[in-house]
Amino acid sequence: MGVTMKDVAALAGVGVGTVSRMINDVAVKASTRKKVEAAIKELNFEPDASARALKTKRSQTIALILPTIWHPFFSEFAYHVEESLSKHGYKLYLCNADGDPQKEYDYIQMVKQSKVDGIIGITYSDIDKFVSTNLPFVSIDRHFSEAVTYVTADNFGGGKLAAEELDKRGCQKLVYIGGINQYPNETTLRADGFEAYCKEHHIAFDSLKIPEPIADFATPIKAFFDQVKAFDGIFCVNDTMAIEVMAALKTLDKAVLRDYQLIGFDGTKMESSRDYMLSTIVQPKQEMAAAAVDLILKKVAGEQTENRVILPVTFVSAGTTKDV
Amino acid sequence: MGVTMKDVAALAGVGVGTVSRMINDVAVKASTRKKVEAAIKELNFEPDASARALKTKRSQTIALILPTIWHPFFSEFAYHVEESLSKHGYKLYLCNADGDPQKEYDYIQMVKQSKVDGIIGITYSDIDKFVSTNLPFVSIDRHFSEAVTYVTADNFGGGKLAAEELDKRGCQKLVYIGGINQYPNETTLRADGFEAYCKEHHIAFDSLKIPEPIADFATPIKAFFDQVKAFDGIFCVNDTMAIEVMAALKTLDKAVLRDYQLIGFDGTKMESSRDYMLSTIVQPKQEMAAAAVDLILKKVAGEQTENRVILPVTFVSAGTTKDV
DNA sequence: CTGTTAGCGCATTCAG
DNA sequence: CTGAATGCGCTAACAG
Repeated sequence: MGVTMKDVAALAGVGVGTVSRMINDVAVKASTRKKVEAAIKELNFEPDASARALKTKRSQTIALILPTIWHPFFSEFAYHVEESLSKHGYKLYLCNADGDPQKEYDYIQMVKQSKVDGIIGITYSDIDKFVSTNLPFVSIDRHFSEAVTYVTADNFGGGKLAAEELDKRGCQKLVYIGGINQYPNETTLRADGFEAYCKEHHIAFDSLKIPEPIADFATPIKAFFDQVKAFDGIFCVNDTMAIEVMAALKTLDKAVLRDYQLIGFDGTKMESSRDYMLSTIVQPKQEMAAAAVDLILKKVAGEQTENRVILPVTFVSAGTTKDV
Repeated sequence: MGVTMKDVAALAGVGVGTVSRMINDVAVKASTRKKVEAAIKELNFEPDASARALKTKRSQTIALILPTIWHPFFSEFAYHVEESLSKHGYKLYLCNADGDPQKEYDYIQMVKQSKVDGIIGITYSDIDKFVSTNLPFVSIDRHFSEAVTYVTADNFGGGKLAAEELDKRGCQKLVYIGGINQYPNETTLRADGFEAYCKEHHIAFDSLKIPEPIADFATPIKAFFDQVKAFDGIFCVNDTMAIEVMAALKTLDKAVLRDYQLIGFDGTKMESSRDYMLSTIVQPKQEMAAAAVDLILKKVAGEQTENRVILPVTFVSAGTTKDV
């Protein structure tokens, strides 16, 4: 603290420009490099990031905007984003938008204050109005328009896969349960894929789509199963919903595995070292994070990028589906 | 982007100093304030954070170092830290140290590059060697030395409370199960409090302390219950451990509530809107986060602070203890 | 109360 | 390849 390039230059007997060039890996003669390195070490010099940012207009920082980090899917995703960014020498600003468009907007303003070089966003509001084409932005799980690059898991394929796995395990009557949001949402593709498989293979199915936000899961779920009495396979839009469905069905004396099989979506784990909580379609969160980081850094560097990346999902059997 | 204070000053017909003073809420005459505000709006001016940081030596950023955000306790805590920081106009750098002292050290170096004003750390390695007294640092859940301020829940009181609640519910033979770490750890106070209550009230108890890191929970737990056959109340060092214990006991044909009551620690929820997963001693994470933010900002401002804050815990009955 | 000015620490010309 | 000089956008001290 307090020691600047000038001090280093003085001690090494060179100009400040030379020190700067060293720091930035620009060609420097070996002999002078030695001297400068020694001086840096002796003085314990640390380049000042603010000064550098002021000059270069780069802060080496990416903002991650998500609804809330307090959710296993997002926290796992954030973990991988930070990990990937860190490898590239970038830092991560964490932004909990809480579904509040104003908060999202506020964070986007930060980019203009040159605090961040780009934004990775998982957002369900109309953020695209604010992201101009010259602002590096990568959307996760949500397709805005051709101008906005996005990364997503193969939701449609995942829905199909869930139906197929249930079918393969002898289920005769399938059910889809999910929420439905006012904002267009890639997750509806999970239902589409599921239904497409059922139609294609002439499998009977029913769907329950609960309007979000959902305050009470139990009531609509029970009401639904009052209508649909016969069923032996359920696919839920995500793992959280699946757990709610299991709980609701238990009060109706229906036990998973004995009375029905169940597949969730996301592949949520409470912690990295623990198991999946149920059979589920796993999103490749680490790969999605890596892809998002890759894209955003390319954008920051001014390179052209593909405008969407769709990654494959996998099925993992973990306690709520039978062995095949 | 591109529009600076100079442009604003020119349009408003004032000096740059006046614009700066306005931005920083220093006394300005109402009439000139009007003009400047109009110019700011018209030009869509955003002050450049890097330039400001360069001058003031303040980045309005705090780093949160934790083992991994991919853990419900930490992600909930991080959520509240970000929320609290955001209210104070501060940004949050997220750092997953992964228990790697080198990574922790690297992040601490950032402070010297004047990228962050202070650090809030949940760390179980010997980070105190690096945090000099002039570096604003607040430790969570871990007491280093007199020089390091820390915030923690009342672990000892929580342990006592768990024993008391089990006692109150008629348990005769209690058991404590937790891990034990090579680094001294505030969590051992949970066991201490628990045991203190038992001794004080002449209640029989046994303890199992498994060396960390724990790869396999089931084996030591089963071995332990082979020895300790009679028990009707269990207190676990945290909720994760409690869930593992429940699973292990199920394979021994012991069912919670029927054969024993169980209390965890932390008050973990998977998401903010969901319920606790079991009866547990709840840490006041929001209050802890607020206290940590309060302390760190005081330190950044150069104010003196208390050197520790211990917050009370509460018991919540949620499915693994009987009604009293 | 306000305009002017001098740096903050660095990257980047431009000469040499 | 290197040293000197310029300015990034802003704040703070100074003089009015």
